[in-house]
Amino acid sequence: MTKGLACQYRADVSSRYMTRRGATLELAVLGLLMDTPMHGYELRKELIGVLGWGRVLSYGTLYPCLKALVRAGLIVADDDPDLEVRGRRNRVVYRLTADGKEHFAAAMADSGPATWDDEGFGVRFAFFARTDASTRVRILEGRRNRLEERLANVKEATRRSRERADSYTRELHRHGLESVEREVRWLTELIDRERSGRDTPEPPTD
Amino acid sequence: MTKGLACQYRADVSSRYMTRRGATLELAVLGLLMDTPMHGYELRKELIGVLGWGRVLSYGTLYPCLKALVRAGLIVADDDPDLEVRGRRNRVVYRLTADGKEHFAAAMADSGPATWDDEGFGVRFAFFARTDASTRVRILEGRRNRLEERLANVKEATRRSRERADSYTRELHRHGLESVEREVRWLTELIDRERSGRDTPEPPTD
DNA sequence: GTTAGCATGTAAGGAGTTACATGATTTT
DNA sequence: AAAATCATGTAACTCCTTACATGCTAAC
Repeated sequence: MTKGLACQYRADVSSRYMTRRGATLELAVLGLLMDTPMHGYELRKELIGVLGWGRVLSYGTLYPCLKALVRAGLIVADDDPDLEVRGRRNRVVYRLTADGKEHFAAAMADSGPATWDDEGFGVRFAFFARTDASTRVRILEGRRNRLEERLANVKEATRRSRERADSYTRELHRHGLESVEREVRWLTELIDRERSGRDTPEPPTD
Repeated sequence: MTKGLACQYRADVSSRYMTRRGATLELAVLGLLMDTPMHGYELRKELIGVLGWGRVLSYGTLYPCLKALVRAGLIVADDDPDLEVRGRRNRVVYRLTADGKEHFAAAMADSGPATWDDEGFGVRFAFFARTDASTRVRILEGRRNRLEERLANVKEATRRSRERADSYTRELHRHGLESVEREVRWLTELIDRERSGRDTPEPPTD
């Protein structure tokens, strides 16, 4: 009998929120190409900025991803159209297709689990200007729910291990808790701002 | 000629700080077993607490890791010694060997790149009570240097894309910057505390 | 006596890094 | 000329998740 199998993994593995990671990179590539066609080397530099600043992104990941997107018909690879202007050769410039634009819009609008983890949220936030307000609110709320769940877990873990924990462990928990609480407050503020129509404040440009 | 190859990857890939991730899990297992022998299922629950709270850790990772540690002679697998007390069966209880203890101490003391990334730092911090003050300071400083480097990169990225960036991108950068700055302050405080001897109280070691 | 939880594993496959391989262009 | 940078890829390997397979025990 393999009837009760699923329940172990639902209750136990807490893998409810797992998602295909590669989709995040693809989304980021598509998002960057929405603005302007680029070649791989250029894309990589921009992506490192978009995908979070600690992250490494190697060509061994990027070029296969580009190839997959071409195969899927979401982007096309042109031979460098910039040839006359500069002496450059050997560059392949990628450009979004109509399908690619559609896919990007759909992937941004779909607010499933992929939009809740650190990286998925970060990329979507970076491209917020290319979606509508209702999608933005949905993504922000999904992220906040996720963090609040995490908060509950940490509190539970802290409570359970109260007596066993030394002062360093407690300090780590305290700091982690504070960071997450801070992000929740940030999200709440952003959601309120979106809801009230008042757009993100232009900070007094220094 | 393959002479100038290496320099591209040093300057370009920024993979300087990459490290074997598996080593972090192994260290965490060893650290937990320093306190008390445990079986796999129990270890996993504790590890999720130690390794960061959002993280999933599946048996497909844990059991092979345990096996590798046994093969390396760092831990030994005993048949459940708890058999008479409870009716339990089928449990394998893992226990540190002398080699394992040595390896743990060495891995904690070695303050290479592995100690700077989020996970490596988190695990080491969680086991701070099992090291000496000078190692603690070294790890804290390594982490702070890493974050300050990241800070410089973000600032540079922000500066470069000032005109291109919309208000959401700017807000993301602002928030990221603030988070990292906050952690740097936290680390500085901890370093000062360690240096001034005025310590987080060491629980009387048995 | 069935459901939920405890417990240990293996196999397949995905995502991404490292290292390798190659060559053009720019700077020193 | 040499060195650094720009540029594009492939192959091998690692880590890890997902899904599967198996069976015991506690609670309802």
